[in-house]
Amino acid sequence: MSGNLDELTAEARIRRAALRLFAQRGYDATSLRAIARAAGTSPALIIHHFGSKEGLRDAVNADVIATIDAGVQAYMPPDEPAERPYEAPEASFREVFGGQPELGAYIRRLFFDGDETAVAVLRQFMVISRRLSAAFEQRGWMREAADQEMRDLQLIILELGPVLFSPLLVAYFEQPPLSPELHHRWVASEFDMLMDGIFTDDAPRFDGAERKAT
Amino acid sequence: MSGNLDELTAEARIRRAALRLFAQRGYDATSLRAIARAAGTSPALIIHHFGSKEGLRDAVNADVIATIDAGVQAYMPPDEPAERPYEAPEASFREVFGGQPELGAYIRRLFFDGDETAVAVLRQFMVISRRLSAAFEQRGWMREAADQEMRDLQLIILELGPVLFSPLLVAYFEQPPLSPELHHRWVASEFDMLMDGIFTDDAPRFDGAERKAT
DNA sequence: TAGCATACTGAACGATTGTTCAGGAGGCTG
DNA sequence: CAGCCTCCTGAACAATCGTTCAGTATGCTA
Repeated sequence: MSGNLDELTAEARIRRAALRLFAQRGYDATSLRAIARAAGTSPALIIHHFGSKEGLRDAVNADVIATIDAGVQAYMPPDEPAERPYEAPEASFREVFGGQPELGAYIRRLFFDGDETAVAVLRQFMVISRRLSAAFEQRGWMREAADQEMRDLQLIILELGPVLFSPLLVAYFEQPPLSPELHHRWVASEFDMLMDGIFTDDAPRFDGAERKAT
Repeated sequence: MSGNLDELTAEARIRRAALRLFAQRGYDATSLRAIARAAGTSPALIIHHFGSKEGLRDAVNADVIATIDAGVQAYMPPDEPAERPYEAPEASFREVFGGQPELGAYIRRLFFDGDETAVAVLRQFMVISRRLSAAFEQRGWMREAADQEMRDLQLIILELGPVLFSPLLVAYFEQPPLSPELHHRWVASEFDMLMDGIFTDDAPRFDGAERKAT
């Protein structure tokens, strides 16, 4: 990748700078002047190319969806699942976020806002999660879920935890959650729960019966 | 509860309106004029009482911490755990959020921003989670975690999922995640995973051995 | 009564925001 | 050559922002 801003068209430079600044500071807190400065152009040019600040966001969102879609497509050649379960989801998300840490921060904000773009991205992750689970189920490694959609969703949230709560975890642990040590703790704990569950056989079971309304 | 704004001092009305508007729209997107309008006063009075907009946020944050702390204190009289595991965390969080839905939205933004107030609130939840787990372990219902802190953290994120990702889940399911049906699905899936795990005995295990560095 | 602190307001200030506009520079077409 | 389109800019506009300030009303204290 070139990476040098001078080698790109002004429109591409603007989209790149906007993605980075939106991810770092958020949409509202990022001014067109700051984006223009980072892209080496003027605010008026942004309006000229994208119509408005919202238009720029739409363009950036489209880029993000396209990028993730490429990662989803590129991930997992035909049908050759990983050797061990816990390596697979890590590899899949590394495939998507790989190379550009800004993308994780951007998706974090997307998931927080919860607009239609966020739903589109979530559906993409659901596809990955479902594909992974199906591969494991086929190998007889994973129990089928009574509620596949909900399980996939919760697994995504768990797996993306270090990304989605990055600032909170940085402040709590005084260490980036994606650092090797902390991320290892995260995954280890995750699979400690998901392997055998956290309850013993003596615990009362949740049989899905009707719960009393509040 | 009175709830009538006219019965409170102006300072209390401002704090209430600020909590609600900060939770709904976020700190940056909420103007002092909007808060003043909602509180039935003038922007200048807010400065007079709290010094600045940041001062107002600090006051609201202090209120939130105090409210949650009261909920933590009030929760679980001495040592009498719930009858079934899955009822306990629900009851605990209902105790904290109960009555004021704005508090959930506010904490959602706190966790997203990840400032020191968010860490303080997280520690409060960690106390609850630890107290719950300890009660279950004592009863022989729960396996001890190799990494208690991380497990508690992940259980909090899972349990608060419908609150922390409310807008995203509303958009995805076209239904509020705390609606009886959807929340039941959430809890059912959660405990389906946590009861027996999601993997079979044939799956390769995660033994905590050193993972190869990236 | 005078004096002082507190509660409170409307008007205004300076800064920043997204957007508009007139126009320049360069390349392509007739 | 003229005409036109695209890319691009600096200056300016109206709106909104947090904050300041002068000043009024009220109530307590001496």
